[in-house]
Amino acid sequence: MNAPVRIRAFERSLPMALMRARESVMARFRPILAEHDLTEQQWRVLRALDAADGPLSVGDLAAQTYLLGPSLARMLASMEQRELLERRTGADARRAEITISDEGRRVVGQVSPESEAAYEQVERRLEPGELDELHRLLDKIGGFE
Amino acid sequence: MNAPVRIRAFERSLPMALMRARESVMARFRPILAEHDLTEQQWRVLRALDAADGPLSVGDLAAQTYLLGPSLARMLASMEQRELLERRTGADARRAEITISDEGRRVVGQVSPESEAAYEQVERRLEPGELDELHRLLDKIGGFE
DNA sequence: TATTGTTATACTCTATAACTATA
DNA sequence: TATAGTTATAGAGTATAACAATA
Repeated sequence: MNAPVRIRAFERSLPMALMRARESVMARFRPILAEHDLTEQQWRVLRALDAADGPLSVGDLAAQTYLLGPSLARMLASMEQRELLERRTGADARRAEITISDEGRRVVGQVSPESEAAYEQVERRLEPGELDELHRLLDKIGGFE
Repeated sequence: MNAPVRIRAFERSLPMALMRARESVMARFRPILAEHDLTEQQWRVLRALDAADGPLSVGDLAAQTYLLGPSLARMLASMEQRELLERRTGADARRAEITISDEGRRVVGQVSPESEAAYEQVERRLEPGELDELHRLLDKIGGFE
């Protein structure tokens, strides 16, 4: 007789724990983004462009932001209309070269201090050193070891 | 002269790290759910019902699964049609009493072993004890200390 | 032929407000 | 009046396939 496969307790589910933690962070963060008419995903794109050294292709962006091509294509179109970013065609004409615009940088500059404050509130829940440890473990899970 | 507010590196963003980790877990998990025609959210509902001692109200479910009422109402209707769950009206006729059905339990029973295997692959990336530590830190962030 | 990106399409979830029924 | 839940509506992301342009 085998013991029945016992599903782990709901509370011990790693995806749920990750989601709860993320939800608790994002709950503080979303209102800030909403004030600037940005979705979470648009913010990811903006951050990635802002952090990049040079232009990124659509594919680069998709990989860095975990967005799918079609979603990204539409978002880029609307963000380009809002002049948050600029796109050029590179030497390889298939490849788009996307960079953040001055306006985009301005928005990042406005949102960043508010977002820092929100993050700090969350991080204050941890003892010194625990944040580093959390990042280390998350990176291990995420395959960035 | 103030130093400019320096946004933390993209890689050190806690929400991004949480998302990457979750994505890496879910990437293995979603195909399993897809085979059983379940969305991530429906699975959360099913898990919550399966783990519950008795019937849950729509509000209980919303809180446990981090879904909004309207999303949940529609999902419950379709899951009821698929006979994954049952609903009754309680003593307080405003309150629905939702329980998992035999069919729902059967689905949970099918998905669970596969999902356990997927989780274990992820958890193998961690040293012994690190998973507990990760859960502890995530709960602290999530406000479940 | 393979790669890069867009368009088409259908579905699902998010979010807010308005509404119904019950308490 | 307040609470529980549903319906309405608009918007946005997900996912797959088909397609165009370029290499």
